[in-house]
Amino acid sequence: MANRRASITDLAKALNLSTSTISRALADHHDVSEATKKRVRALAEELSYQPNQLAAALRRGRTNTLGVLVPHITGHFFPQVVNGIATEAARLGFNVMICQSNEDVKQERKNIDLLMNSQVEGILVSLANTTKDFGHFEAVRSQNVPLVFFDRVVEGFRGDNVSAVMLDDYQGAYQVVDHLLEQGCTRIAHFTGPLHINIHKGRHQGYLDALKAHGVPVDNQLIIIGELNQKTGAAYMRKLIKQDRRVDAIFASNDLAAVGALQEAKAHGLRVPQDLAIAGFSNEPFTTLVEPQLTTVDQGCDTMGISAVRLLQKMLAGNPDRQMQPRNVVLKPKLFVRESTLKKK
Amino acid sequence: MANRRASITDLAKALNLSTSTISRALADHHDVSEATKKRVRALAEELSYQPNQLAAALRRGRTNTLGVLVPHITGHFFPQVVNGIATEAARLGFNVMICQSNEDVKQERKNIDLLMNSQVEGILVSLANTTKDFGHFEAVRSQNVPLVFFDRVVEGFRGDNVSAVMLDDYQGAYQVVDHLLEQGCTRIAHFTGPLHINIHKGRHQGYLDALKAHGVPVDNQLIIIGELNQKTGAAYMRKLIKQDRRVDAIFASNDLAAVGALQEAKAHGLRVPQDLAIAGFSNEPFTTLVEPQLTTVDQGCDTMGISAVRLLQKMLAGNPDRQMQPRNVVLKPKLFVRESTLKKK
DNA sequence: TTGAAAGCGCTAACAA
DNA sequence: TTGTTAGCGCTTTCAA
Repeated sequence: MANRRASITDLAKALNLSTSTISRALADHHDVSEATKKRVRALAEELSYQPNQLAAALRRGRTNTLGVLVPHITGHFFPQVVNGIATEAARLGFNVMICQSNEDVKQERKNIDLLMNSQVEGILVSLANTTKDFGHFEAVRSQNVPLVFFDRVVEGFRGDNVSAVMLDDYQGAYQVVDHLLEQGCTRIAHFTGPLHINIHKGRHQGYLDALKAHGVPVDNQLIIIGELNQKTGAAYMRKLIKQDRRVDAIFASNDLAAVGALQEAKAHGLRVPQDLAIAGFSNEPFTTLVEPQLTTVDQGCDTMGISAVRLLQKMLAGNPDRQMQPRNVVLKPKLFVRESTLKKK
Repeated sequence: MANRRASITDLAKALNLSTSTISRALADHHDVSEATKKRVRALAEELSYQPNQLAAALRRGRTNTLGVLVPHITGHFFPQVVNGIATEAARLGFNVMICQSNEDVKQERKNIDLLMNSQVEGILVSLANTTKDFGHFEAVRSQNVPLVFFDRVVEGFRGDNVSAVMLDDYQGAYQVVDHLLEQGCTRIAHFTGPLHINIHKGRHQGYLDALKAHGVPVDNQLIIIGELNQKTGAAYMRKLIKQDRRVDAIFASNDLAAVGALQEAKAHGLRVPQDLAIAGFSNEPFTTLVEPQLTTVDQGCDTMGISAVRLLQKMLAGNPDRQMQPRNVVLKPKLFVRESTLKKK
């Protein structure tokens, strides 16, 4: 028997009270007698009454829900950020609706629509890497739903009620290279992704500036631009060895490429870090599982999620109707020095 | 200016039509004239009208939403399963609401309530490992909301509209050990988690039975029960070496412990796989990053998610009001043989 | 092909 | 302290 859920009306009838009294009793409103509250609560318990949030939200005009849109919910980075978001949102009493775009603009558009239709009170989004056009965010902006971009942010799209949280990639890369230089390295190669992507641009600039600051000349032969994964990391390493570039350190803009390079270097008989120091970026869990453990940069994923929610919260709170100035938060990354770059002890 | 969202009523007024016509036009109902539809759609576009799903769902009594509750949304396994769920759900036209219990029963209870209050049409859940009492699922069952447990399933809790998807851990472990025996190993140690947990029990039984099937005696000295992570894996390995147990293979019930053992073995000068074969369980991404690459068992996370949704879908579909027999799906794991156990070539 | 009207379950202003 | 009433935005019979 498909038990229909009990409604406030059911409770009201059963107790010979009005729906409003029931509603107030359940909300623990101060002007309902304790006796009544007790009766109501008892019956609610008995019928295992579940308030219908849909109806409540519709009536109140508030859903208490935030929307989250990420490129994917797998891997290391995004789940971690989403965790931060979910945790902080829960702390502030918000529910969270999570969607993934699968790096596809069309999905992204669809999901934004879905979130808007679901009447979320704010949206946190990290862009698909194919997103060039931002029309789908117009509706969000025009309806004044606060929007926070995180990690993958839009350059061109700003406005009231639009903010961004990102990592200081430049700073992170600078720290890495600075550290390598201090270890005595001078021929430092850089494996980087395409430079039109903001994270790669930032990291590369950090690399360049750190070298410059130490008076070490930039050698373009040591800069390799391309996809960054285990395979390509190994391939780039192989190339450097074959060309006999005499590098004494590798800074790869992600950890997977760093590990690829590490394995290839070892296969060629190079000792890490004695002959070659290697550093990555992101502090993926596996960086402590490889040998030697990999020096890398932690991105503080949780912090990013938390900051994003707080930013949203501020826009929501300070905003009974007026806009807030767009605000950007830039998070400081943290260098984790491990064996793979420790030449000096 | 906080642009209020356009509603059907707004469209109706502007076009001098009734709300019902607008509603039908937007739903592309067949008995609305093309001309009218066009006008409606044009205006909807212009005002960037967003249907209010809350209101629609309330009215229809259907939310088209599934609830998902996992212990955590970080790590490798759960995000992967959730991905499977989200993808399949989207294919079937469902939205998905994702919650995490953080391995805490109280959170779990709260989230189940939340999902029920949100009027989800079905719930997919993987239990927190502290969950012993299942009272919070009573409401789900009594209101006939289909429930699918996956991976971490309940033994004692069954009923109409309750199903489960799990992995055949026994089978997976059996395959691993069978493979090790075929490689000529006979002194195979097993690192296992607490045996009251179903996955560990299953894997351990697979280990025992495979040995038995090959007529290899079980040596209890080679069975180590405890937490399974990198550190403990290394510790267990150290112990075996110190005690001079002369093992020629390790089967660890998870990959992290296997890697710990691997590193420790190498540190002691053992060659893997020549002197010692090592296998793990779960096919975590890092298993291909360590050296040698680790033999392990893939759990088909996506498949699990997909199966779970399909099961739910069946309960939903076949169920205008009558119950469905509980149904359990047991997925076959897949052995991935890699270098760490390849003694013969 | 369109419209009128009712109501999903809840909340909140206003009355009593 | 409790009840009456209206209405959130939508869908859906029923009638025109």
